[in-house]
Amino acid sequence: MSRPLAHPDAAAVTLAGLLFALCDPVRLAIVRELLKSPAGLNCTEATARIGLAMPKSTCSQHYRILRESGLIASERRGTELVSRVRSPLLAERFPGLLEAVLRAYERERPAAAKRRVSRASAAG
Amino acid sequence: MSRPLAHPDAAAVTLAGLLFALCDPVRLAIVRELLKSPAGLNCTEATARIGLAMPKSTCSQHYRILRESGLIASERRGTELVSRVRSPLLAERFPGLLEAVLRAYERERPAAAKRRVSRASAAG
DNA sequence: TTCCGTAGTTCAATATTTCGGAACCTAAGA
DNA sequence: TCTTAGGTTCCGAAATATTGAACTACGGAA
Repeated sequence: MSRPLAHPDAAAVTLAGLLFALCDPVRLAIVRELLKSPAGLNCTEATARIGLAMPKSTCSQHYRILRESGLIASERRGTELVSRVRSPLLAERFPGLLEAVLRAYERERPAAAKRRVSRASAAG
Repeated sequence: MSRPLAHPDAAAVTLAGLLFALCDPVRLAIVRELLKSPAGLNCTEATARIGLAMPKSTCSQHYRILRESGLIASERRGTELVSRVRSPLLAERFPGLLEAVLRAYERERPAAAKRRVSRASAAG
């Protein structure tokens, strides 16, 4: 937790960078999870929720890639790193792109967790 | 030109595979160029049109990745390999995804054709 | 038929990138 | 202070990408 966190502005966000960040299943799942918590999540919590254990160093790298691509913004709060999806910036730079990718994601993974009778006990 | 060309069917096409294939600027440009010629283009012609010279082996690898991701179909005609975008399959598997990526591509690269006076130097 | 040129593929070596364990840093409590 | 939690950085190992050279396959010319 030493170096200042660099976040690209809209002009610095590239399509290739976004697609690269999203082409990894772990990173895509993180983005999807972060979207469910607009207030932000720390790394440990987000990765726990997607049910994928990984070494801390690997996790840190994934978040760095997401951050440098412009997909997420991260903020230090105490010892935690709280991240959220930069929806406004993405909507400005490439309107509809993230939505299309997420629709494809849902289509590929037909809601594994939500497959209850209704949304009664979906909290996990 | 020996091994049979393998083309995934719709069920075998993955989102991660598509995003990975598209996150390379060269491959994205190839797809965009192929879309302009629905009848198909051979490798040499397509890469010539996008104005990117590269070694034959590199080009061959790019086409292999595009093919294995499901983005393109290739067919041998004589000594050539004619490829075209598998639009129907993509539309079936992930409707709207390719269109969204291409819209983002056009937005990032403001239409080389209409480059008149406005902004001569676009940063890379 | 044989030979040649074209178009692309495969191999193998090198270069780049990613993974992950260990050590480290910073903030918050006890 | 010491300890713990949450991340980061370093660096060697593993995986992947790049590409020159050798190769295959086809079509045309002689």
